[in-house]
Amino acid sequence: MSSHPSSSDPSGATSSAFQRLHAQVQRWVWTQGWKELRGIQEAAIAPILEGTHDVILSASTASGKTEAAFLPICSRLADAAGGSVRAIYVGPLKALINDQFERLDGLCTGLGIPVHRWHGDVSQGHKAQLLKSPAGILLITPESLEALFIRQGSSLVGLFSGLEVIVIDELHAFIGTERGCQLQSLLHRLELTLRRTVPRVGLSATLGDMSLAAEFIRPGGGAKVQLCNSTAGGGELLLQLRGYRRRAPDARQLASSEDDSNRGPGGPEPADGRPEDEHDVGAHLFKTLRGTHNLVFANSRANVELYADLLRRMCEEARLPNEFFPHHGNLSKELREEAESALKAKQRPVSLVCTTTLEMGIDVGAVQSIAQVGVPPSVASLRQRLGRSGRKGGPAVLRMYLQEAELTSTSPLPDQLRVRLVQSVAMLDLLLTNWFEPPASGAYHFSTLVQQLLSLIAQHGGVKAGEAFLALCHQGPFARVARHDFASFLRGLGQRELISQSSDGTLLLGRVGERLVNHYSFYAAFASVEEFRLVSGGRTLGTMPIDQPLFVGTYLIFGGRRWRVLAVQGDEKVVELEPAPAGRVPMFESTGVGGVHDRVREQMRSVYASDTLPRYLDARAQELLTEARATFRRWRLSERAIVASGRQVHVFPWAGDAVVHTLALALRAHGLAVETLGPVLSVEGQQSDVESALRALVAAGEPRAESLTRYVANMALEKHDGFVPEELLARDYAARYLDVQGALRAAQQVLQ
DNA sequence: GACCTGCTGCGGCTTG
Repeated sequence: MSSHPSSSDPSGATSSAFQRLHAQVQRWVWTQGWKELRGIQEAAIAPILEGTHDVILSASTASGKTEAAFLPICSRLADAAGGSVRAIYVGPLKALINDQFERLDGLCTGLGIPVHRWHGDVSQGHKAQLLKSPAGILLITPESLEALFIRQGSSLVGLFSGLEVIVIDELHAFIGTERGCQLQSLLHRLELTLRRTVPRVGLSATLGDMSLAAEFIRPGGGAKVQLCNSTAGGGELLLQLRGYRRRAPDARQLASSEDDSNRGPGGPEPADGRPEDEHDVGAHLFKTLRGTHNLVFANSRANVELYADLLRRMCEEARLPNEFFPHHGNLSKELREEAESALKAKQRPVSLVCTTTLEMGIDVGAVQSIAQVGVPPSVASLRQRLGRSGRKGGPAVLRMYLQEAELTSTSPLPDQLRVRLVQSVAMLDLLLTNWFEPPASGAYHFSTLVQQLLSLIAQHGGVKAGEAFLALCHQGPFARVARHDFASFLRGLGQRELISQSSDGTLLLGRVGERLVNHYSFYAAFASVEEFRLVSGGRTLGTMPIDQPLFVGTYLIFGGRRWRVLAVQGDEKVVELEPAPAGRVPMFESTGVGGVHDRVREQMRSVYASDTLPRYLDARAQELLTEARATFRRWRLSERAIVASGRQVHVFPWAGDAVVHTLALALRAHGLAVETLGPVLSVEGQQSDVESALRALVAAGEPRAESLTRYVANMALEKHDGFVPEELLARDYAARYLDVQGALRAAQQVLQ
């Protein structure tokens, strides 16, 4: 909560909307020293007080969205009786719930509204107390809400009989995900249990397509959702993209060879084998960020560790206290919180090197600048990262670091085209025009349907198939699943013993289903991997995937420091570490399916075809872009989309990953060996083979997309996909990751 | 060529 309101409306705190707040709430606003309410807070009062419509409040981080929702909500709850929970707040993070608990407690104490939090770290005692005398506001995670349905199914009505509103925070973190689908289902099931609708309030960072968000919070009724947007525009942006030339690949392979980790104390660079380019990027980061507060987004956990270690050693060499700390999902809560509070305190210079962990949610205060090392995963994510800088009226500062291969006579065409650099330029262009990707849509979420069906059975002790279809599919979040598909879905679950059917047709939990539901891991809609716990001197540093080969004597970089493995306790899944002078960056498990949007690839084509050099490029980046454009022209790629080079044929559909992936499967279906690198498909063979395969694709018209999934190695990507019948899984995969119509259009254009 | 999120009951122990 900020004590510096920025609204320009001088009548804010005495406006007619403000006058509608409960007298005690008005008093609380005054005691905060606020001179006026912010725009979003003002706008939210009327629709939330009315309590007849769903509402979305969207505004940038730290704009007072929580207060915007809860000033009117608390005004309504101030004189409400106990006996039932009156408002539910659903948040995606335990840390966020703890934050909001502290903030709301101040407002609610004076109003006599009890505030309860409920998540995995909350004691049984507190939970029992709420169950005994339910009242006020409940702050909860989707997983704990799931647990309530399964474990307290019969007391749900009593708990929530007087429920007036449901608040969903960080809406954008839920839209298009399994977890978001789970939440939609739980909220719908709650309304079915209460036999009435309960108005929903969604809080979100600014969203591109508000209709998607509206449809998310009220499936089937998005048009009636009231939208409150903050009008605050983006401030000034200072931007630089820096290019680096990577050493030739074979030189790099030598440098990172096997015995690297046993080389002992690291000498001056690059003697311990790090490629020169990472060191150059690190040196510039060190020089520019040292002495101030910054966030460095490094894309992968391995890169976070690499740069955190590199920057820490640069501090040591300069005889400075360390200013650079890593932050990612495998680091222990303690290490992460230490890093966050060091940055937030601003008592000494601190920069955090992070993955997506600091994109949202946790408040680390204002930072001087943002660094992005490597291609950002999406324009939307880049925008979110940029939102972390330039809060106090000053300009936002973004530095991007891009490494491109040093070319040799044998460099493949995609390398010569420097697709990473060009993609980054394209994404910056789109960012500057205020475009960003909409959230994913189109998935069937069968994995979450498995979870929700089992949960529904557990809640009621048993359920008729027809009732389950009505509750989950017909008007629920799985509306795209038709009745006959639901029937084959149920047969599949029956065969796999997740469910069984009693003589009167009631669905019950089967042997396997019983086991699943009775384990606490069932409450989450997403899967998790088994991991080792890394410990040193009795302190937990974090976790590592269990398939990582860790044995006594292995050197490791973790938490931005260097370690040697002292002992591995396989039974307890604990690895003991001691500080060491040498180390190597570990591999983390990864499961990526890309998702570059059509629009980004179209923009890339424009970047290649253009002659102007963006002013934000440094000299090296200009040089690299000029080389890339020369290659583009030499191969006449503005006139043709298919070229032969040596024994390979390259196809340029200039479309997003769904189209590229679909074309790759279609070519594979014709027996061709295909590899993709970013926007380019590289095919072994003759150009005539590729052309006739594409012609066959076009002539066949729109093939059933699912038939192409025969060439996908593994379609079971979500938690319970292993229980879903193959045919349905194929349909879900096609809906998520393929674009048949786009691929047909692209094939026609390539053949022209 | 990736990233992140979440979690209960109960047995066995100590302590008042």
